[in-house]
Amino acid sequence: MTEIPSTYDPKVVEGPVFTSWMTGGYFGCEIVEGVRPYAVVIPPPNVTGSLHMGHALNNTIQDVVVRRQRMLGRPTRWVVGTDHAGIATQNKVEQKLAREGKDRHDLGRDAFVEACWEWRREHGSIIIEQLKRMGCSCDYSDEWFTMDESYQRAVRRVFIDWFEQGLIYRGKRIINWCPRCTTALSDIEVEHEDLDGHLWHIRYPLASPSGGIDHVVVATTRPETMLGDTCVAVHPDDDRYREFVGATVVLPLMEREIPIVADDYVDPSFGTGAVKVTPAHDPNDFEIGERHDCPKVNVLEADGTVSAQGGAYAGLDRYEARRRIVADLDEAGLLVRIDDHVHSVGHCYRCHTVVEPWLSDQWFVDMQPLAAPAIEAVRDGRVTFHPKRWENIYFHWMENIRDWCISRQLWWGHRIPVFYCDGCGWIGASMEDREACPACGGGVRQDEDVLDTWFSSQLWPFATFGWPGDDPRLDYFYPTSMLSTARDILFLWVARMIMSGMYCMDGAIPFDDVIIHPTVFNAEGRRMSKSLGTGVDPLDLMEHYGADGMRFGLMLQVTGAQDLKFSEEKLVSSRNFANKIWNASRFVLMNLDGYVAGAPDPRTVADRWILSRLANLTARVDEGMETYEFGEVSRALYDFFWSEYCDWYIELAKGRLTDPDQRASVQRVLVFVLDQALRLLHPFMPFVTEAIWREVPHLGEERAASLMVAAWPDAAALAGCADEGAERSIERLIDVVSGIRAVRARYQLPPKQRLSVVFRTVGDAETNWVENEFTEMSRLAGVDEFVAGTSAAKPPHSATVLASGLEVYVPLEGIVDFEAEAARLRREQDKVAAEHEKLTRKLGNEGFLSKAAPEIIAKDRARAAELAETLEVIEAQLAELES
RNA sequence: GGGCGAUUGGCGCAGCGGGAGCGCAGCACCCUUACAAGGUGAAGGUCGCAGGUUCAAAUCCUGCAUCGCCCACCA
Repeated sequence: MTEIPSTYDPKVVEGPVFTSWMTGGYFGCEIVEGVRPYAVVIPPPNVTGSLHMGHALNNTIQDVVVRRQRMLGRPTRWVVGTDHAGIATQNKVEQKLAREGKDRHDLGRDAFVEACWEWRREHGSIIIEQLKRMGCSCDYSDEWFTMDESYQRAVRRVFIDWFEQGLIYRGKRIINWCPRCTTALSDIEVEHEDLDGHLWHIRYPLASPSGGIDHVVVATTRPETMLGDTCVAVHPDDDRYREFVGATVVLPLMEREIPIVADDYVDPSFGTGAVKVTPAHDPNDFEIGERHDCPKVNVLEADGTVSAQGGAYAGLDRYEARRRIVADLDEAGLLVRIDDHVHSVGHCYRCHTVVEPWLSDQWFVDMQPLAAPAIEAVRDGRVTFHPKRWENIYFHWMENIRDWCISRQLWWGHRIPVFYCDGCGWIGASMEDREACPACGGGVRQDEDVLDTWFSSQLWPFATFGWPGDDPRLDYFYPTSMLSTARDILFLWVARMIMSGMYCMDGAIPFDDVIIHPTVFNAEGRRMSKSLGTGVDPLDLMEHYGADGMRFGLMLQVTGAQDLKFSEEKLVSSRNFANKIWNASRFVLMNLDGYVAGAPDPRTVADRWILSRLANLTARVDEGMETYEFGEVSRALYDFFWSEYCDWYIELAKGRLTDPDQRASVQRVLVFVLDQALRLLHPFMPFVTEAIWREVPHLGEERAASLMVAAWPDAAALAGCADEGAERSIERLIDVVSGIRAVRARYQLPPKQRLSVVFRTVGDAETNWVENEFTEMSRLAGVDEFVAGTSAAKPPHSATVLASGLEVYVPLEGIVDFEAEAARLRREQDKVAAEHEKLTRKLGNEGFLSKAAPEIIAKDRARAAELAETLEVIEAQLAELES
């Protein structure tokens, strides 16, 4: 075994281990009748994407959960695949064309769509390969894509069902328009940002001045929209304008007469109390226009330039038009004032261009009927969010849900399956493409638009099990068990999966648990972004720290908070931890000569202690995993392995391994605890644990070929190892050893300087305890000899260690600096006295004695007694030193 | 305008009703035959501020401050 290198090298280990998993076929999963499965669907990354920190975190979370479930013996399936990502992919392909000096219209629709497929073939597997690099145990044998043929049928099925039930309708509405992507967006695809803008006050002359007043002043943040104004609105109760309601103003620059109308929407206290109304470019104005029967003049083209309706400004870009209009108004003396004004401006979530509210024909889904059962499912706990507070955010959005604009003016995506007959006016949706009109037999044309990408992604938890076909996997794996995702797609994706899932699957929820993990920010607290250069590349991190180091480092940082300020230092610790595991294992493997497999046979208090700690760890890991407290679980694993198993148990084992009487038993405990710890660690650090585990001798039972499918430690069985007495005993011994080590450090005694110490005990029982238990520990303190007794005398020139109520004298012939020792004792005296006083006051408090729990009072009394004793000892020592 | 989260040693964070912890950095000593990506030890904090509840508050409540996020038809 000595050929195992002394440093863990992920580069050497990870590749072969992953290959062995693939060839072992552990990622797939068969249906096992009668056994409850565990299923997870991956949030499908965009085909255009490559792994970022959000993916790294999210997929580690899923893999940790999935690997544990697999080890628990449940048929486990983690569905993997990618999203066609309509706008994102179309943009990428258009950028590629642009580099060749072309745009999509040069190619035509069919060729462009083919180019998108080509892109997918070239780039679509990149992110899947990156997931493999991370060690994600997805079912790679059954990869899905949201444009797969069967997936297309699912999309079409849902569209048609909703269409036929009247949940999908077409309407001319104000929608959010991205002039760069030239498509409509849904409300939640718009990101609002407060920007410094202006409030332009513009004079609109009255057509017929009266009472000495010849104009009204309106205020606007978007002066260019005035080209499409079709009325001016004031509040009906506003005395300033009451007499002008019904009059007309002459729209400046356009020289069009438009009416002044009274409408409750207007807030008299804002601006001038008079609002210019542009029904085609503002949702509120649209409503006002409807109420007052005003025309809707669309003054913008799809690309954001002014349309022919914009008169002299036609053809100008919207911002150029704004500048010119403001200048022209100024010149005409109609610009009254410009105020600074901060307002919220919507941006496209894909290209960050400022979106325009724009009047156009679009398809919508009536969401309220779909939302009602989905609200109920969370309300009654069928679906549970972790952390739970996200449920309130879900409720708030769902209870105020608005109709969903699902049509996109793109070419890449699921084409809307609606056919129109221009001959007879027939309109219908259909599963199969239509050539002829079922009504008149004439030709039909298909709707030009495609569906919002999220319309297809919402079907992911059941379309990936073959729905709407009759795939046996659907019955078996749906509902899935858990969904883990980032909070920014709670509405875009999660809520819609619950709604469409319950609709399509007869009211059955798509998943039991939803994990909303924290968003990863960089050290400056800024969002990780490739374009801003504020991101960290997970591939680089894996290069430096290994996949296990990155995974564990991330998991250490997952708490219930909503943000995660990414700390690379945690990855350093985690990489070191992987190395620690490697070397501890190496130590065990190097000391197995003569090992005979078998269950552990605890002989010493240390044996019982480490088994008890293992039992405790296993229970904590189980509990933490059930509640998705990944940070807590990974910390527990780290602390156990490093601070207990390595720092103490292995150190103690070193001595016993050389003792022929003890060697066999200590080997068994070493091996057993290592084996169990590797199993517990495996979901978090799959590579290093797998590589080592294969070298660890089995315990006698039939052994799995891979740790991936080895049995998860049984907390209930281990519970029998719980041993409070052993734990207390070892805690005291650790206290004593640390105290003696502190003395060594204080006087800089080299390791070669062996010590001989004296214990003063309070009774024979304690004397016996010291004599029995300290022998094993003495090695770790560099102590060769010791004596214990109630009347043991303090040897001259010795330092005193006070630990867990024990008094230990460390003779330091001629080495002790008494001044320094006295000073140290005085400092300790202050500290102990302060604590003792605090505790004494507490114990003298009637309220405390009458109301606190008895065990708390008993504990405090014991502690106070111990402190009092310690004080006495310190005083005695000081008296001795100073006399 | 409404809601949510954060505020703990130099930095990053955990703890969330009964003796302030971890990692990193820094300090001292140590290449002790698993590991220097290591070991041992020492040092470092009136737990944002102000009230309140309680025998007891970093932990619960109220208010405030700072930072951040989300939602909202803020001309």
